[in-house]
Amino acid sequence: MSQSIDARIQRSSAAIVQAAMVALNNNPEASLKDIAHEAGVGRATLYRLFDSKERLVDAIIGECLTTFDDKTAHIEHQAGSGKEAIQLLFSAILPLHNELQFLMGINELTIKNDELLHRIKMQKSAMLDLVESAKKEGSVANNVPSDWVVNLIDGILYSAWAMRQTHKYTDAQLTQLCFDSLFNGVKPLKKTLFS
Amino acid sequence: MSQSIDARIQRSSAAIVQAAMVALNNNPEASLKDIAHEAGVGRATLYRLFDSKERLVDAIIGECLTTFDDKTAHIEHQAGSGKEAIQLLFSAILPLHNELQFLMGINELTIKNDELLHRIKMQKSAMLDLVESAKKEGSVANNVPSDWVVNLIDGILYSAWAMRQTHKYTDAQLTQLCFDSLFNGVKPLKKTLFS
DNA sequence: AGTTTATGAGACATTCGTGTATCATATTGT
DNA sequence: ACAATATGATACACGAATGTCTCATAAACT
Repeated sequence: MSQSIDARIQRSSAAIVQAAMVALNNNPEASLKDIAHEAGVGRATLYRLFDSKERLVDAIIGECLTTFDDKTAHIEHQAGSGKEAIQLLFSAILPLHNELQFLMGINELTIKNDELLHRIKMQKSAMLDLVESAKKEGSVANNVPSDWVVNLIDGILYSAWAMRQTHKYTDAQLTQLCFDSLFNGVKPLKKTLFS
Repeated sequence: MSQSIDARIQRSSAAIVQAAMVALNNNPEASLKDIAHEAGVGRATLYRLFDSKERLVDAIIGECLTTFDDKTAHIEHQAGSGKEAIQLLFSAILPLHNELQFLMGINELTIKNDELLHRIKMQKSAMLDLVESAKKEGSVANNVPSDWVVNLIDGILYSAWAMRQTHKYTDAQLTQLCFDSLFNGVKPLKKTLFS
């Protein structure tokens, strides 16, 4: 490889990012001392690997985006339609509750890092494409703005994340609720002559 | 009245709570110094009226809940059905973006104040009643869990709040999108013989 | 008008998070 | 096995936020 990185750095970095994600979810004002302790790492090590708290947060966001990409990469090859792709999206993202919660809690306006902003833009763009392909299939009404649908998917994921915490439903059940709610809403399905 | 409160205290308290709500929305780590300055009030005054930051946050939450109650009080008398009540709810709550954003950002598990917890519980209970009355009318499918619908309404409001920031849609348009999305989802409406 | 009381400004002590530097030790790469 | 380097513990400096107190001034109550 281009330049092998010391195994200790890899382990420490990963542990810190993961611990920070959880700790900041539980308490957005968690100190770097707490995070280092939670990661099982000395405070000095955290400062060596991440210049500042802001850089650490950037690293967490990057990790979340990467995880999202990894877990959704298979969808475009596997899905037979835009609608099915959205269902696969729900089921792929729902289990990533830590990443989901962290990204939900971020105010996009506070992000300074250009690379991250670009990656976020790309992901939104991919979502928009997905919605518009579903529109072309006739799965999504033409009079519903695509950007609304993209935001709505976020909102529904927010609902599912909130429901998760009650432990009343499995991820599979929540996926189904998300999917049905997005496409059909909550009203009873009317029987038609041909369906 | 039982005991008249000095007009200066009323003004200062209201200004502080309002300024704190906005300031903490913009930056959850805003200092009490910033908040006092933003409220046009001395730092000492803030400490006199609110024992600690936690008490101030409690006061903000209480103010949000009161505003919600005030702005939704007319609904039960005005709405002819549970479905219509939910539509009125969307249109009443959407303009309260500061209060909405603040309550969305609160982790309920961090609230210690029993009175607030009780009021929140009451509001959720009222929402649940609303959903179940909509179910009885046939506006909401019986196989959709009511607690999911309650959370879904929250999630849809979250979507609308996010869309607000782009200034692309009016509150009235967003209300319509929320309402349609909740009941019908985003798929095209199928024509039936009788509708 | 006179009394009461809230206010703003400032000083002060204290605590806490941040960031840097050092050094002996343990782990890794070769 | 050996050299390189990441690590943890510790100490230190610095700034910021918190919380308390005092006092002259201004506003509100009666």
